[in-house]
Amino acid sequence: MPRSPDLLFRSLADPTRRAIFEGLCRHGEQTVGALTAKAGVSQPAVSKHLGVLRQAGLVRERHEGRLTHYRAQPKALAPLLDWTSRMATFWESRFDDLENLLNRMDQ
Amino acid sequence: MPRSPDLLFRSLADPTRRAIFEGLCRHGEQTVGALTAKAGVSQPAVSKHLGVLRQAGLVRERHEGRLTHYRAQPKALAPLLDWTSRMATFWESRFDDLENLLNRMDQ
DNA sequence: TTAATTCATAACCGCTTGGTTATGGGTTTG
DNA sequence: CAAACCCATAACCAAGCGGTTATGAATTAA
Repeated sequence: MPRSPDLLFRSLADPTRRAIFEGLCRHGEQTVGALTAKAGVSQPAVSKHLGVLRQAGLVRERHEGRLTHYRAQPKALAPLLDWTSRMATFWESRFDDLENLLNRMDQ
Repeated sequence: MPRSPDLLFRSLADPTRRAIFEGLCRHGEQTVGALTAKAGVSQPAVSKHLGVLRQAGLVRERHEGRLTHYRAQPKALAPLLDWTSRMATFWESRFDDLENLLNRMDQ
């Protein structure tokens, strides 16, 4: 089920959390330990960030023994794209003239 | 000058602020008073939200006597679209096989 | 079994933040 | 000029949040 953009915006508003998600998108599945090594904050802080990202649907976990692997779920970004393009659409639809639109965009 | 997505995410993380911006995108230029009437919070609160949105480049103001009109600047959403699509790109580029990609997206 | 490792949770803390009321500058109206 | 109006800023406050250390459950290694 698609989630509203609220959780997504709130989750991605924090730089540390965004960096963790970005690392998972760039380099694929990683353990909490690996993520902690790059995060610059303590392991419990990373775990809490992962909890927030998981609640927003942005990451998924996979347990393997005492290791926990996390991977990005970039499909969860879809509502964000939807909302953003919808804002642009609302704005654009208020003009009939395309040139007028482009002129205003360069203002 | 393009801004980093950080200010954008932080600015749009608040529901009230996002509603104000959405109202400006939907219905065009509006005064602070008109925005306050729909916001459900006090006028100073709206002014502060507009200040945050302005600092993020998401809105612009136009003074006309004692009225202040605000309008959306949806072009400022571009870094947000860039970041989001970049995340998807990073993630996709880690697979050679397109079918494999699609399968994983449906997981 | 004992010790070490990995991670999540609990408890706590300081800062940020979103809200309020109070106030004042600038502008229009009477 | 005086009064009303529009908005921004200041000052303050409660709540949320991101960080920490401490601890424990679960798993692996010795």
